[in-house]
Amino acid sequence: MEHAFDLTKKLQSLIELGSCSDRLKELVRVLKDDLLQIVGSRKNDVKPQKKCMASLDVPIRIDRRRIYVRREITATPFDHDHQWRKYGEKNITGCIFTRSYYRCTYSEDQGCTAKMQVQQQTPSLFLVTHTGRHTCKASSSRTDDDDTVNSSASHITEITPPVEPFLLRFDSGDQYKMEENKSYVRKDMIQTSFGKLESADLTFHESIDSSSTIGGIDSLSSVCVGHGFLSIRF
DNA sequence: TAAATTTGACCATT
DNA sequence: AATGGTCAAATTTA
Repeated sequence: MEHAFDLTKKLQSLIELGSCSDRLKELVRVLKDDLLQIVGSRKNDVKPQKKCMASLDVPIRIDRRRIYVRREITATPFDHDHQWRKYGEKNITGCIFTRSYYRCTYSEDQGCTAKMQVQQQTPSLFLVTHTGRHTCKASSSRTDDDDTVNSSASHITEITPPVEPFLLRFDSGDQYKMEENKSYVRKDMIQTSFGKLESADLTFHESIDSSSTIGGIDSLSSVCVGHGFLSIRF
């Protein structure tokens, strides 16, 4: 089971990060579907961590209609300052995981217009889009000693052991060097799965080497989990 | 049994 | 026609 999940993780990364041939993508897609079914059978036995991990905040911006929009990539999509009520779920083309739609629990009785979309990107990372601000009263906030986790996260397929919230790809070769179990990569060789990399200062502590030959095609890339600083533009 | 979630239908936009 | 956002009845959960 662990092995299956591991493979799924690698395959998902390959699909998301692209830049391989259509034939390989198709093969990966088929394998991914099979594996996700197996992995999905043990869903709902893991809760999101309460502790806040670092997250990638995209600067707040106001869209064309002057509506507050904020996006972030995080391993903990459900903040505990507000309560959310799920009102929809969709399969989005090109996405492996479903997208879930939430509105503030107090949208009806208090007219709070805050909404949230949660798009799972990898087994442990979520792209969260907030629109609108909470206008609901403080009655929705929680006490400090309340350690229960918001149950509205139950749709999440799986949250793997905590990793820093970014997943990167770089071409293997001489663009990086190894020093005492850490890899250093030139930032202009890095691609992210979420957007254009603006700047980076980081090291890697886990590498998923995917430089194998599948279907006669060499796949020369690695997917890494790292720590450090990243700036990403969407 | 009230509240939250699931899920296919419905609708707007492109 | 395809896609993504929302509705709401059915179902599940606490």
